[in-house]
Amino acid sequence: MKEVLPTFNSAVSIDCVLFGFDEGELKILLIERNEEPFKDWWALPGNLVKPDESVDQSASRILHELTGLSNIYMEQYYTFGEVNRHPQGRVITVAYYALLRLSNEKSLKPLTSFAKKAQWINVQQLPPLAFDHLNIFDKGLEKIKRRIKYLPIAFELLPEKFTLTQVQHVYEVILGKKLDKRNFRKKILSFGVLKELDEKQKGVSFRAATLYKFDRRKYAKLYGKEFSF
Amino acid sequence: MKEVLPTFNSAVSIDCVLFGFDEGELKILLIERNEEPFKDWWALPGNLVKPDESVDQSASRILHELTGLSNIYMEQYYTFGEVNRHPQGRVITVAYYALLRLSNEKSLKPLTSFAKKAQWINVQQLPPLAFDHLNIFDKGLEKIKRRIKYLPIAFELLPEKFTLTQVQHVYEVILGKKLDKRNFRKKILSFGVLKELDEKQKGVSFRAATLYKFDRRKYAKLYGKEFSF
DNA sequence: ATATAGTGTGTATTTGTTACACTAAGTAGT
DNA sequence: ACTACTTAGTGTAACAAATACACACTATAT
Repeated sequence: MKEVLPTFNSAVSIDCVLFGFDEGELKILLIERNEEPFKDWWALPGNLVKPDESVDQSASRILHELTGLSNIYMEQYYTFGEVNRHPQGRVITVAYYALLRLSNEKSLKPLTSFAKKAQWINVQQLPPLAFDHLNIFDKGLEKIKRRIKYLPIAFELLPEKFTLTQVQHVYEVILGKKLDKRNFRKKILSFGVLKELDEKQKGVSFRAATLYKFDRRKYAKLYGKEFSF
Repeated sequence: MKEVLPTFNSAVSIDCVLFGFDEGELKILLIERNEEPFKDWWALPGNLVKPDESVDQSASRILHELTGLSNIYMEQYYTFGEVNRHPQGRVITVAYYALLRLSNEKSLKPLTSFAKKAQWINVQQLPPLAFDHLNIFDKGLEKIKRRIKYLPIAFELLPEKFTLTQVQHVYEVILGKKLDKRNFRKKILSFGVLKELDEKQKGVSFRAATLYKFDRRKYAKLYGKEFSF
């Protein structure tokens, strides 16, 4: 094993794939690294786990440092433990995906304490990534593809009030395929967890769509932990 | 943080939930611990990850030490990283489930290098477990419940040649519910990945059932990575 | 007034899911 | 040889869900 940085031995880190949905595109937040190794490369936001925090707490902290927000929806999905994944020593990393509503104001102002800058980048156009981060991202996308079929995670990416077309776009971009409008609406409404509001979309130059919101209460009552899209 | 065992700081371990299917029962292999903490308690087999092995390799090694076998089907499913899950220091553990064919000869002869003894125990009748191992087990069972619906893992628990009734029993015991015989057969055969053999069950005191085997080749060709039970 | 762009809706067809019960075949005992 | 026993093996009807598909409506901008 590498002796370069003995303090790295058996270190545990967290990496986060923070997804956002904006203008019909699925994006992730990447940072530009400030330090070797992979200085100036794009990377997933991440950090070492501190002795006094659980891995979940560590992920929360990293997301908080990045965005200034608490209570971001996140879930652990895989641990990457190849011996040589970090060039300076042994670092096992626990990966989380996280989902964020990108309202237009706050979308591009992450704090940048541990990187030169951070930027939302379309998942279709990712630059080369540091370490094994491309692999980590791929597996994360795979996970949300699966989980959007039984967990109501689409609504974590949307504003509180949304149109059915927006929901459909989230499903389409995550699943990577077009869906039929009528069938989609029938299905998503059939779950009985969307509440139609007495309110219409604003600021569009065409017929305004009805707004809905996700009813967590009904969801919990009807499905407990999961539905089946 | 605990200073009792400073070498424990940020250690990473592996724990394995090794499932076996025997006489219609789903069992896991537990060890009786030889050392403090939790001396004499039952626990999941596990060990620290060594500096020169990946987490996957570490899990393989542990399974090999336990059973003498290589190439056991296994998959990582979650990492448990609460600060106080280990009383003597910080140990983050990566959990794997593994699936084993229990043929009658080899079933109860695991090597016991890091435990007093090891024993197959019905998952319905688990004793109290050391650490947070009950939690780790629960989450593992949940995972295979989900994954048996889209991965051909049932066949990992069965001998190479098996009857359809045996397959059904595996599904029933993992999903925790009875299934209709005719509907089950229709469905499992409709996948087109079972090969009917010119051979019957032996040694039974009633009409012998036809034997089948799982055709990995066809499976890969038809489904690539997954089907949908 | 009209062009434009997205909203919102119904039905027929196909496919999959569920519920359900009897006969066939082999073994063991007499 | 017969009988009793135990599991294997099979079909269909009713219902539910998934799919494929097209047009009129409405708000806005010009």
